[in-house]
Order: sequence, then structure tokens, then C-alpha cells
Amino acid sequence: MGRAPCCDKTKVKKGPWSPEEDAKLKSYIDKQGTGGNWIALPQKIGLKRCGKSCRLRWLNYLRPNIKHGGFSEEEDNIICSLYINIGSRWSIIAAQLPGRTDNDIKNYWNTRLKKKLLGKQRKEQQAQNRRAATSLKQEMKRSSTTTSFHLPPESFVNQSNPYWAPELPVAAVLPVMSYQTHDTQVLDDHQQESIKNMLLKLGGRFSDTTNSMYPIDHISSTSSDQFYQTSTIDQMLTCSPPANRNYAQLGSKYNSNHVSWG
DNA sequence: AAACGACCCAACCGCGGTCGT
DNA sequence: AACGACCGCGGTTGGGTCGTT
Repeated sequence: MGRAPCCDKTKVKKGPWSPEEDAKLKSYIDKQGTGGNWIALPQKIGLKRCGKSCRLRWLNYLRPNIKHGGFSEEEDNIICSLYINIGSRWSIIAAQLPGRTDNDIKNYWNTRLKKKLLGKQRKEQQAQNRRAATSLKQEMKRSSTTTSFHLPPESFVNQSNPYWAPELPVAAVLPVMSYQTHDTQVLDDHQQESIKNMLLKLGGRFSDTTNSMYPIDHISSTSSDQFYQTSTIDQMLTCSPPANRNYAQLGSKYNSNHVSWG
């Protein structure tokens, strides 16, 4: 048999938390901790809330050292880069930003950052279209003087022409950590450490001797496990995952647009 | 000042994996 | 081994706030 039901859904309170509820929850957890059982928590404190709701309130709002709003440019860049690379894995992204919650980052992305990027993307797109149109016109003028070639109608080179307005991938306008497929961009120490920590959390392994993201595929030659060779972001993101639950989960949930697990 | 729409964000919902019975 | 609750996560919602007309 399974466990007893966690709570009676019809008797628990929903909606915004009152300051009194917050105080009760915070003071209890400060003193006693969660006890590893969220479901039992509200009964102990005398809160008419579902354990799940308590957990969410604590993690997203009451927990110490939580930062709200005021995302820095650097945080924006980290969020964007990780989103491009791993998709909407908000908990993983949040792990890279101390004091930020997955919910906060998710909201920030959905309400502001996405628009900010799209705006930037559009500007880039327009500038690119203008440049392309200008050079094409010039090229065609040159050609028309030497051949019987006719200039296309104006509409051919304007933005409404689908030929000239393919959607750029967002990655194309990322301010930092954007990368080209085959470059050999070297990450700075902070970026390396940050990404390394992320991968370690997920079960990745690195060379002990170098303590850096360094090719160690020679070690894996005797093992069925895949080790990471991550001298570039691109390589890191195309390596195979280890036989690890989190990665299995990631692999199945990831869209192949974001990550190829080889 | 009022009405309306857009935006923001806390909280809820549902799902998949884990774990206790 | 099977069942079902628990946990953590990502997606979505709805109410409050802000800006515009």
C-alpha cells in the first residue's frame, strides 16, 4: 500500500500569503528546518496550506538571501546564454545565479528578457536587411551597365519580402558567450568555473590533474562512460551524457535544437 | 478622473521520477 | 514487485499595478 493522502484539497487555503502565514512558516523553518517533509509541515505549524504551497513560498520568497528584481547585465547574459544552450531548464539556470530562484528567472525571461532580445534581434535584422538591400542594388546597377540584366522591383529587396527576412536565431545577437560552431573561444575563469559547476551538479566529470575543462577523452577509452571534453562551449554542448538520472531526464526533455547528446 | 489594455509576478497545476509501504 | 504519495520542475494563470488614452 502507498502512503496516506498529503492533505484535503478542499480544506487548504489558496491564493496570496498573508504576512502572518509568512511569519509562521519562516520562524518555524528557521528554528526547526523543514524536516525533509513538506507535507507534514503545515499541520505542525497550524497553517491551512498545502505542503507544496509552503515549499514554494519558502523557496521563492522566504528563504534567506533571495534577490528580487534588478537583474544585472551580467545576469542577463548568463540567462540568455544558458537558455540558448540548454533551453528552459530554469532550475539549472538558477543554480548559476546565487540568490535567484527558478521562478524569478522564468518570469523575468518570459516578461522582459525575451522581449529585450527580440527587440535587439529585430534591430539587427533591419540593419542587416538594409545593408543587404543596398549592396544588392549597387551590385545590380553595376551588372546592368555591362549586361541586359534588369533591376528587380523595389519590393524585392524590402523587409516584407520573405526572402530577405528570415528569422535570425536569437543566439546571433547574444552579447557575450555567443560562439561560432568551430571556433576555439577560450572561456574566462569565472565562466569555466560556472559551467563546470553546473555540469558537476549534473554528474559530469573533469580531469583532476588540470582542474579545468580540458579534453580527457583518453581516460574514457577503457570505460563505457563518456567523459567531457569541453575546451569550447560548442564541444561541451555536443558531448554525451553519463549514465546519470538527471542527464537521462535532460536528454529526453531536451529539444534537439538546443543540445545534441551525440 | 475614469476606462482600458499591457505588463508583471506570485502562486497554482500537472507531469515525470523517486521513494516509502 | 506494485502501488500510490512525495518531490521537484516547467508551464500557465489570474489578480494587482502601471501607463496610456
